[in-house]
Amino acid sequence: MSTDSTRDFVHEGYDVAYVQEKWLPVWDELAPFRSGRPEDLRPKKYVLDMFPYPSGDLHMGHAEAYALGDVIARYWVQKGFNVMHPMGWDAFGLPAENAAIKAGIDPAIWTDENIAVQKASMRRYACSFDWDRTFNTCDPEFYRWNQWLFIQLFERGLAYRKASNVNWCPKDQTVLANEQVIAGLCERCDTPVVKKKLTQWYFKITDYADRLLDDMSQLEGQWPEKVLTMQRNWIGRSSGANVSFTIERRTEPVTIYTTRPDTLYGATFFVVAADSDLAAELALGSSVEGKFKEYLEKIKSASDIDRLATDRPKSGLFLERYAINPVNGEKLSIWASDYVLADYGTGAIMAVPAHDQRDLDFARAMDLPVRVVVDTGEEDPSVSGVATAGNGELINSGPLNGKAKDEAIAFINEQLERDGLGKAARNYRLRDWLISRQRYWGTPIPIIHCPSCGEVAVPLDQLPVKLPDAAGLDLKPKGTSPLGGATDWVNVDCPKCGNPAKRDTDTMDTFVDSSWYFLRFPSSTDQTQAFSKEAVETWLPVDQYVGGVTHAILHLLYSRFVTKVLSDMDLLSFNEPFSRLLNQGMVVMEGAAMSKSRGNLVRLTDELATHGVDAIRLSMVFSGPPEDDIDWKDVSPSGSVKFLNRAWRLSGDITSAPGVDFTTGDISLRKATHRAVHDAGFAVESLRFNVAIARIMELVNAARKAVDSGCGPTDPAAREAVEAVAIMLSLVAPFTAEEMWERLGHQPSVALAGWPEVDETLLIADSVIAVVQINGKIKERIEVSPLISDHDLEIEALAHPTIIEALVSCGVVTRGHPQQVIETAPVIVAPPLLVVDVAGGVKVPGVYSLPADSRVTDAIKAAGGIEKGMDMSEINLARILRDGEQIYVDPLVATNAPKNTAVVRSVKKKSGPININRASVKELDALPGIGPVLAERIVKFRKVNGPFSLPEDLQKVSGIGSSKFAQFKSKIKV
RNA sequence: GCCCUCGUAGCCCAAUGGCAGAGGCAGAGGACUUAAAAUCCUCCAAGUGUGGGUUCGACCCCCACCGAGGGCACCA
Repeated sequence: MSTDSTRDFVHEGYDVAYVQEKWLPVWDELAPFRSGRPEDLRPKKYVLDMFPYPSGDLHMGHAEAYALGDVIARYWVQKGFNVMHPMGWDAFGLPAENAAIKAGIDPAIWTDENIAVQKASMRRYACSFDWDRTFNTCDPEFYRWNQWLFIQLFERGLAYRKASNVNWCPKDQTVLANEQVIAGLCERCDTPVVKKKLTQWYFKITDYADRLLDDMSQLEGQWPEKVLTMQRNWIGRSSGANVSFTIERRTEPVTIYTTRPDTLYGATFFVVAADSDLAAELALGSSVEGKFKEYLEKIKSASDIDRLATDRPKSGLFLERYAINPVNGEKLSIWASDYVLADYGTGAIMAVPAHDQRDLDFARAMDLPVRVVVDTGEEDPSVSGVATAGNGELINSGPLNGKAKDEAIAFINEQLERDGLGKAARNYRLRDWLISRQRYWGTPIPIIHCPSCGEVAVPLDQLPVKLPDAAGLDLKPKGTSPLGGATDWVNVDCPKCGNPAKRDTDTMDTFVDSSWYFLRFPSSTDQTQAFSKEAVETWLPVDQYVGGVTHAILHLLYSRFVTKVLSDMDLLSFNEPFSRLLNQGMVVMEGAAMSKSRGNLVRLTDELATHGVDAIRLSMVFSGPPEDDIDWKDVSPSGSVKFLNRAWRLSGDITSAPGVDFTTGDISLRKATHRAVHDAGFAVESLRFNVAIARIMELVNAARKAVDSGCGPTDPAAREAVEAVAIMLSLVAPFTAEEMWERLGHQPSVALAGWPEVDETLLIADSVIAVVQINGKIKERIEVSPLISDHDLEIEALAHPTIIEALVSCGVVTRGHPQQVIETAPVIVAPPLLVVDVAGGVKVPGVYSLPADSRVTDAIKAAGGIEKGMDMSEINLARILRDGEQIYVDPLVATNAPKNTAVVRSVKKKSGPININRASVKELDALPGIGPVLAERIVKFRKVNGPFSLPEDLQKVSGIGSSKFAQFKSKIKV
């Protein structure tokens, strides 16, 4: 076939270009990744890659993300799961519209063309997507359900319109959500964002703030900690109190929010946000009104970027009005300033300069008094210029004097509530989600504005409200929606009263589309509903979500919100959409993000043409932990090519027939194979794909050696090894793997071959190196069977003169015969006796020791079973302990402990003998022959009858045998 | 300023508190070759950022510092 490219690829290997062409049609035919239909009995897995925006062809970032998602999806298919791994397009958005304006192409056509390009590239990249379920969000069949979702929220009061100061991007000529403003700049085009007072549509995500925060405990350990932290920061819950202050010459009091109600006596002035209605009202008609307007103009012209400079000097204006401190009746001067935000809390604060840095800065700038009310022992803030926020004793605070911070907060909250002056309150940084946009290429908001009925939802049977044709519309950004220009489209009759009315001309933020798209895949062709509840019950929640950390807040928070709303509507039975999240890193070049302007852009198509699909996929997966950035300068695709060739050559060397009985094969190669399959599988499940690849490479090396100079190519074990390589390799290098599978005499597709069954008896090594440590220092290494008994191992160890010598030098008396040392050793009081490692693990006298490959359940059994009432649901009883893994079984650990640590954890050994008059139940329990029950009885006895006078008393009280007692007599004292 | 994560051979990275090295890249030598490429074999290298602590034993746990990266940043 491709003779031209042969020169580039064939180095005693296979023709990559040819093989890539060869298998695609075969796979199209077999469709190995079509997910099961309702009657499928296999357990399900829903693996989802974040769907892309269709601008241009795929790039290196896509290549990494899809390679990673593919490993997971293909692995679960091999493991016999019914895997749904769908793909679609997030197809609405500004780039299409901007391209339309620039080149005059209909956004729909531009989008469709890009989707076609990307889809073809995904096929060539051998992504294991189930194409039967695909959709894109600009299809009316999708966005009608987007409109349906909007109406559901609207009818529940969760979608509403309000006028407020919003973020406005002057370049894109549209509003932005808070989440789309990064450091004062438009997320998309880096233009400084300005504030504009507009009436916009919002989703009431703040109603769900507590649940969005609290439900994160379900995600702990399953989502990157980083993302959870970012979401917590973003929601920004704080607790404090609302306190109402009387304002002179005003009938209504003003409520302020504070996190430090304990410092109420330290308030020395009062500040209102300069851009709030309250400030304008207070200034109205006063002598400072002129100055106030001037000040307001000045701060409005300051951009958000200026505002973000935290070291900016404080500015403000005295309004010549006063507030009355409710706790002591003091008159506080009222100031207007831009350091108080109008839309957080109530837009007004009490200022406590001694204990709040911002207030202190303002007080120093305006020469206002500072009163310390919490004595932290630090320097006086009015002198040091540093506010003290720490704990201390309350002073100058009337009834609060002498109390500690927490105590004072509780006390004052109670008092305020009793006197009707305030009460404990919570606040959030999170704002409602602004979802309307003044652009064309998005989902029309399905609302009709009627002069007499107000906002009326479009009846569900009239959905979708389709976008008017772009032709003939002026799409250029001009601050109002282009849809307003479609006169025929805008003017409709009110669905309620039938009188002339107008459609809402805004479109929805595209994050609305992606906030529920994962619910659509299970029933993507359903024309009667957004999603089939039954199908969603089958597939959701998503078992593994893969995508960039750039969506840590926006998309993931919105998706969680919408899921909770739908769950409240009883349309879903779960309240978190994504059980497990993997954030892949970025592909960078020499430490910097790739970009055309930087001149460090690596083009995916070039890389694929040079090295082939498999080598690029392998390089992406092998380069390091998936969440780390990949620096392409550190990546060696040609190294991947070499490895793939090595693996491929093996498949041609095997001379046995398919179906041969592996159990008769060479035992040492079989052990290597089963160890590799076991470890690689474990690594994939732990998302440590780079480690999984390393295990496959090891097996390739072992197989090569075995074929060349070991058991030879005819041995069944050689076939077993190479077949295992092909199957494992199919997760990352599908073309190579398929080619190998064929050369091994099998029918396609290797993707469906099934993950090799691990024979656990083959996981036990022939022999292990036991490391003998004395006082923690390695003294000797001896090769022994992993099945050796403790006793025999001790004898082996003591046969070495170096060991005897080391024991003598640390105070162990030898009496000529090694065996006698064993008997005397436990009596030595010097804590480290003889610590013998087995196969990298440890055996310590007094700790349960189990044979190699025991499971957690065996450990619990050895320790006498499980206490009543223990919650075992979080404990993986089937987990195999590593050879000689040192474990400590603690049946007294309470429920709710983190996974796998409730009963099994590393030994923390106490040094020296235990004082039985002070020992806890746990410490006594650890002694041989004393279980938890007995330990408890001993402690109770001690409480009733006073301390033991001799160690021997313990034996009498507990009634244990003297031989048992002798075992730990040396480890206790009084 | 606050919070989080990470510092292991020249490089990318492994290592349940128990032999510091699994794998790869780069490098050196050898076999094959007229030669080169490719292939195969062998070898090379750090004592885990620094200083303390806990432990019989620390890359791993704790504290401080240094360095890198990320998040938040007038949210009262």
